[in-house]
Amino acid sequence: MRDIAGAVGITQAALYHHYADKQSLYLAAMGHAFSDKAVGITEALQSKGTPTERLERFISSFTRLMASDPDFRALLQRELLDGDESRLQLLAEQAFLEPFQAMTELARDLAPDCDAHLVAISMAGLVLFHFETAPVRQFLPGGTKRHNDPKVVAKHVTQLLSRAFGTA
Amino acid sequence: MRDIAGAVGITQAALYHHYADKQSLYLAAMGHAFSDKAVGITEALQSKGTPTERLERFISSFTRLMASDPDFRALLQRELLDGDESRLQLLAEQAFLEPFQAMTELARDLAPDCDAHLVAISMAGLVLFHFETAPVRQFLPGGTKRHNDPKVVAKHVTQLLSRAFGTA
DNA sequence: GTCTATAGTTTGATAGAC
DNA sequence: GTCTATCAAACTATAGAC
Repeated sequence: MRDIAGAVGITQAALYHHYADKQSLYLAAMGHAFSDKAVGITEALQSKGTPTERLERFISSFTRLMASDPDFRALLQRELLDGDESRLQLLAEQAFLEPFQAMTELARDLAPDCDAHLVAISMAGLVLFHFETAPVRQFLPGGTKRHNDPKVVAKHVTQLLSRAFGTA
Repeated sequence: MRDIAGAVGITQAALYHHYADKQSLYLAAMGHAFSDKAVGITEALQSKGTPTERLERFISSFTRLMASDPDFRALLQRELLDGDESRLQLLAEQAFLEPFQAMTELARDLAPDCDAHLVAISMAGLVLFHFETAPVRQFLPGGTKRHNDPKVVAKHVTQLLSRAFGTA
């Protein structure tokens, strides 16, 4: 609370005029961080084209988002790790639902014989895990700066999923 | 420190007789948590059989480990999120190196035309992300308890990777 | 709406007796 | 090797003046 107050140029006590307690401030900040982040993703998923084309646009869009905002990605993963039931429900309903629904629809078009829920999660996980492991991959064989390039990650993930499901 | 002391039945002061400070205790506990966890994984990867068979054994082994020890999985993901450079290097060298090397070798056999580092990371990410998202997936469409069953996850991931790379 | 001042807790770590 | 007692710092939150 002291750090935040200092960052916005007021004292800690003044912060309590705007938010009832630390939890309220955190929830408001989290809500702000997640607002509008999903729009670009959902648009890519609902764009016109073959399933493979939509997949490519989605992976590209999601990869760019994760690469461009490391703090947001860390916040997302921290919530998955530490968020209590009520906070995760809020997040699921207000932030994830729309893009995830579009992802399952793409999954159904892409792999009608597979469980769409599992495929949708797999698509997201393939992208996210590359960034999640970035700090440790530099110490593992084959890990280069190249592998943190969103274009390289997107190309790899798209190729993997196309091979698995694509008609191409 | 008070909680840990209480859990082992001594006072907080006595804890400082065994560990210099909180960080030392944490590192020792982490080292203990990670020791031997990789053995089963590496064995599965180095077993005899076709690449597809080794893939199936690896995914099965890794999925079972993640499902059987949620605290270990959370510790792993917390280190990826918060671990400083030196701690991640220690982890990479002492815990991840051996299984990861075996994973890249499998990746080379499985997909000679792909970047083995990226493929190895993808194999791990596909498994881990399903568990990482478990608490939020119950609020997303299509999410059922079935999707937290390690057998179901392993089958899905194996099938996805086999389709992408397998000769089958 | 912001300030100073402070209450009330919790935390990591130490001193010194046994 | 464990204890009691305590310190110093950091924390969330509140009281009350302006």
